[in-house]
Amino acid sequence: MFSKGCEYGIRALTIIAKEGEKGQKVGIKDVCKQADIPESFTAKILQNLVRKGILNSQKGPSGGFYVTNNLSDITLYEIVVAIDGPDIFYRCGLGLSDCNTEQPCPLHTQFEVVRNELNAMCQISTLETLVDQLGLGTNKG
Amino acid sequence: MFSKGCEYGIRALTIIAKEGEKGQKVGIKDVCKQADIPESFTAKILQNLVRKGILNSQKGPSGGFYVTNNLSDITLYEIVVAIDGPDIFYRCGLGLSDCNTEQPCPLHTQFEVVRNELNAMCQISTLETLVDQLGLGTNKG
DNA sequence: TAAATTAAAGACAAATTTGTCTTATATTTG
DNA sequence: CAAATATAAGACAAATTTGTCTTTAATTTA
Repeated sequence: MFSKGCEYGIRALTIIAKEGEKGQKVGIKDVCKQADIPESFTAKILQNLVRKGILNSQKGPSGGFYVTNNLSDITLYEIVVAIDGPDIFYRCGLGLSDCNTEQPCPLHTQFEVVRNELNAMCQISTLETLVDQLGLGTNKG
Repeated sequence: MFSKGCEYGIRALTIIAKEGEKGQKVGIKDVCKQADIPESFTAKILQNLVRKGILNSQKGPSGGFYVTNNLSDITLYEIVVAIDGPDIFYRCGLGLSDCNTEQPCPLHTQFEVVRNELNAMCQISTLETLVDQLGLGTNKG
């Protein structure tokens, strides 16, 4: 569904946001250890998110990653788009480039339901809701 | 969502099923030309489906691919499982191997809705419904 | 200011997915 | 039976995704 990079990015962001609520910046090592995800690979993804303004970072001792935006303003939708691009929210289920209401593929109508549900999930989920749910289970996300 | 191979497989199967309703076997060339998909790659996918009993084939002149099973008995679910495996129907949205109700990831509940919708789509869609919908639009699927 | 720490950047590498090509095998038809 | 036709199988290759490693740059702290 999401790429590995996207999964890692979401999990890392959630942890950074959680630590941020305690007023702390988090180093890449700490993030990746908590999330049990690869360090170098995730670092590149986070750097990309910094460039896109979703995430902030500071170099040097006591530096790390942190979020300045309001957690409830950062939707899962924009995170996914930032990492994987928007295709997943628009793409035809059978991979046709010219699939639309006028020229629907054999799966068009049914797939639209799934895609809409995915879209809704990503629109209502924010870094805030993710952090909140992190508290419920024991899973590191 | 689905792999390329899975997309090709579904599109090829739909065309084979459609031609089958006219009582005709279809050669790999014909299938791939109609669907505008790569020939050699698709051939391997169809061979796999033949081995799994979803599809039938006959070598030699006037041979080709055809379906003997009842079209309404072949669900999209089993086609996807045959090609991509069952992971997509069970996998955690954030890629955690140990994500479940007791130990949910931060996206667990919301993602379950999406996955259930995907599951439903694949259970209610069959080769029959796909062929039917092929008639509606002009898109080759 | 020097040393330590941390992210940034980019080259490099492994793994997986996607795709091609060649040869073999089976079947039909004349 | 011979020739033509079509799938089967597997080696090979390209492209993409996933991941690592090294060097650089920035910042803090003592």
